[in-house]
Amino acid sequence: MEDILFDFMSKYISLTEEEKNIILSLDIFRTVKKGTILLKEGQKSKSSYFVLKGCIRTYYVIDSEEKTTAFYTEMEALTPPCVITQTPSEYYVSCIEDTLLTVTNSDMEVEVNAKFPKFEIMCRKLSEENLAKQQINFDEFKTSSPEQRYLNLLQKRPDLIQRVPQYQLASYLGIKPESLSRVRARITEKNKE
Amino acid sequence: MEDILFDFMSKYISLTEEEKNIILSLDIFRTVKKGTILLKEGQKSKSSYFVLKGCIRTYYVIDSEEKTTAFYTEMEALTPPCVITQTPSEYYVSCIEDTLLTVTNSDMEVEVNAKFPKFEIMCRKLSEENLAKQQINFDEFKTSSPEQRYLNLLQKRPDLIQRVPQYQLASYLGIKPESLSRVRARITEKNKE
DNA sequence: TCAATTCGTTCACTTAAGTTAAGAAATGAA
DNA sequence: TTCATTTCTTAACTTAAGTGAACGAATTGA
Repeated sequence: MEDILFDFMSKYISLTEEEKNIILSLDIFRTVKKGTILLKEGQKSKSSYFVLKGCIRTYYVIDSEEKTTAFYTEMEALTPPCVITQTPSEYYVSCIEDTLLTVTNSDMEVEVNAKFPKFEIMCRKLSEENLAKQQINFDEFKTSSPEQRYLNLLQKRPDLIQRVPQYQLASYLGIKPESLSRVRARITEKNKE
Repeated sequence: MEDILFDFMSKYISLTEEEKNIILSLDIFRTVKKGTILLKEGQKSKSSYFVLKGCIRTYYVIDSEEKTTAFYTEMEALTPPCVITQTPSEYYVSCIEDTLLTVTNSDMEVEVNAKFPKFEIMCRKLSEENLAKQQINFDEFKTSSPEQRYLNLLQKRPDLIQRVPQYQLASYLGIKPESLSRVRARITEKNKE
């Protein structure tokens, strides 16, 4: 389990055994049951998450309706905006499967970053990389139709379509569940021809 | 002109005169004429931009149609994804006004970061902050209709609606120019009542 | 295990966006 | 200033998404 984390980190920096031990001593691994809410709307938080196994999602409640905007699965990291802006959270974070993740506190990060400049570098690289990915994703979203977005998802994250309820996928694609049903029907119809 | 940059940087780190001089010695300020293309599709690049005055936009050419996905104005920074991934650019970057900006090379950043850990910290904070903003933006986009997105833009970046051509705004809002015309007509119609 | 809830799909209808085309308005270059 | 080009708007028509409702399937939990 630690190995998953260290393998991931090794893409950005190299770590000595001593450094690994320091990380382990922070006690950051958590196993979380499906349905657990990690962060609620209105709540303040300093926690970032890194998913080792499982899946978490972020969602808003707007007019008492859930709007799912993102999923984080294996090897993906989430630092909610409220942690950066130090304001109450606008959204919820919950586990949609039994999930193994790390939970790190931003104070903790500040401390470790101060001790090991290497960590600062890793954090910078990670967030630069995530920003770049996020930009590409957003651009793809803007420039395509719901149907194209679904087909695109089918290509890039086919696992999500299996593991996530349709109504959550729908808002993730920016449409209503009924429309997603139609999109799917339309696509299988086309494939028959 | 340097002051604008240093004022901005002072939000993240404090700088000595000496450090400021090092930055100035890098010769990063550029004035660029309206219409200039800073980055082309297919091109490799290591340049990041920070807009001091003016406006730049990123756009894709899809089926020989321009799809504008972002605008960067005063005090906003852009590091194109291709700089991070070190692959050919998927999009164009061009100036839609005469623009004053800084152009920094990623090699340059690596060098300065190595010399001054402070810079590393600033870069990390900046990209964390931009990532958080980007996430919020994307979420708002996903959870609202074209009309709401336009009204939202009217609130948050009213300047854009003045300084940017409608057809560029349209794709920025994820719709066709004709639809944006209708959205605007609908809104002024509603306001009359 | 069974009842209750939640979820996914379908349908009919409404609303809004995409498409094609035409013309008006604005812009820019000679 | 004038002419050509680009941009914006309008209109008619098509296509797809939103809405409200119904119903069966799947899931859940008592």
